[in-house]
Amino acid sequence: MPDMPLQRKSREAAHLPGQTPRPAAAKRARDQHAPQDDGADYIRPVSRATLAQEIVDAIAELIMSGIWKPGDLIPSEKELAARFQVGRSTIREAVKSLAVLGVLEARVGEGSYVRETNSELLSGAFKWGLLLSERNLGDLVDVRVLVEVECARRAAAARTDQSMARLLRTLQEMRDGQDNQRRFMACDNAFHTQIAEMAGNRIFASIGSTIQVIVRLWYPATYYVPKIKGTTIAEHTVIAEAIGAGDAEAARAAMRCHLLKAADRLERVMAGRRPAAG
Amino acid sequence: MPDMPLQRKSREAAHLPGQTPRPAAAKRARDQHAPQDDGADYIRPVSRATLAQEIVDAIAELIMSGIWKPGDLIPSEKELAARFQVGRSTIREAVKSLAVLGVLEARVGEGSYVRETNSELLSGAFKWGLLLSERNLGDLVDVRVLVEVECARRAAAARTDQSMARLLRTLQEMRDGQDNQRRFMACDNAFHTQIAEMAGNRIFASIGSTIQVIVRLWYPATYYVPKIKGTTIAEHTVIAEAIGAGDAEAARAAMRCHLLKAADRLERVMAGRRPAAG
DNA sequence: CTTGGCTGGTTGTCAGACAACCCGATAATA
DNA sequence: TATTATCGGGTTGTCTGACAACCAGCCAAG
Repeated sequence: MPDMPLQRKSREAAHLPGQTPRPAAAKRARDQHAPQDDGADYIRPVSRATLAQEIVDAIAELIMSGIWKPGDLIPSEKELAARFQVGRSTIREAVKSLAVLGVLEARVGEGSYVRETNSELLSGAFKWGLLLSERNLGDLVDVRVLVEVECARRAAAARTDQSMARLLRTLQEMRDGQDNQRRFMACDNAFHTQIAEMAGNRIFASIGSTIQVIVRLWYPATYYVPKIKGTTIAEHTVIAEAIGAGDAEAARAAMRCHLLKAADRLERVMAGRRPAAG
Repeated sequence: MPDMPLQRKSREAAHLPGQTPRPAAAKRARDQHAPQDDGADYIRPVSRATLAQEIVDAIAELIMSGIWKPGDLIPSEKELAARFQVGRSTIREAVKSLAVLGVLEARVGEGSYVRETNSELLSGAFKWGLLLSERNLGDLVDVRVLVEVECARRAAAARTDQSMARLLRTLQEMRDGQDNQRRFMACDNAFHTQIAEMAGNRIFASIGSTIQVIVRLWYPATYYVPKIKGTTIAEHTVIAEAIGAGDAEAARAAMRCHLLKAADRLERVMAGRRPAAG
């Protein structure tokens, strides 16, 4: 059998939003008394949950109810299989799913652990959603501006000497490490993440850091040319000073300015390499 | 063997944030030249990706690059196994993981499809992250206020006759359906969701609707007593009028007021049933 | 005190089997 | 002709058994 293009068929592209259609076993439309497109309750296709899905839910329930706490070693797959009265494959599918989500972590020869939920989970899941959505840089930037500007404002209000020292240390490391591309990028990330953390709301921090990762992921890292590095450092300095002074309004303005300019720079860089769109 | 409490052991609770510790094979701390807690590059435990994980990434890549489009029927597990040169179990684990995330949908006897990404995916993944994070209602409300207030502002600026009519229809349905608890709740949700959609940024809409779901999920639905229903409708009306008038500032203020009051009400209801905490 | 090997247990991966199910086509029926 | 029953091939759901890779803990040798 020759090489097939790793794809079977492709159904028509236009569907109702959010609904992958069943393959239309009923040939005729049968559109007598079709339900309102927005009606609250109409007959929808029944769906029996699969076993693995139920196991996933059961495990999630165990974690949410606090019976399994972060860091715990959960029972072995064999025992879970015996306890849930299903085969090990089923357990494995469930555990594996949760591992991909970042809820569990399986270690060969050791066992599976409940992962710390320190917002890394949230950003992990968030990242998946964002990764597979449409690539709309504009939307992403909007969200980033909204969230990070608010973070800056709060950080200025809630700053402590300790967190401030940490932020300045990161800024200094950024100045020192301009020759190492990766290190510079990491520092840039860290700067924003630390501000989000100073704001004291983990969800903000998750969203902010995730968006940062996504942007860098969609648009590869030829972004930092030397001149941009200098500008970035300068803008960061202004933000840090405003936060250090406890001036919420200034911090807000500085962050807003920085993010908008950064988005503009990114767009310009991307436009410059437009021909190689892929 | 008698009934064991479905739990093996429980390691110490306090860890470094975000790091599930390896089981400390090295007994002594070995803290000579311990790396800076923030040093950019120190030796970190290597981790070989597992096969299923690689398949997951490969499939995600196929979708992101547009080779598999939403609605497509992907090759059967058997063929994927042959093509990736791995066993069917491995493929199944990968597909199952993506199904839990909401990226794929497997249908018995039919095949597996790439699901429509209409932001439902984002909120699906986002929901998982939020569900398993700590239950911090305050953080959640903060995010909700930030996002939805901005949505209201944008909605007022970008409203159309069509979207406005739809919003008013939802509001009216809310007034009519006060005796049906579920229906009222659905309308409340729809009202906020529609405003988020009017703002024209799908990420906003996802975050907003997800947070709404989570709040309702954490704190079950004894929330709407008749009086609260009236208040809710009144506040919604104010918001809708501001948006209808295209007054961004008023819409913003009205939404902010509504959300804060709603959070307050929710907290009060929860406090009233404090004794039954669990 | 370190090193090395052994052992029991755990996850990773595979292959094969069968059940439940769907779809499309064909045959039987009214 | 139009409707219904039945069948066959293909697909996912689930189970079982097996083996490899790996790890923590223990114990003895150095």
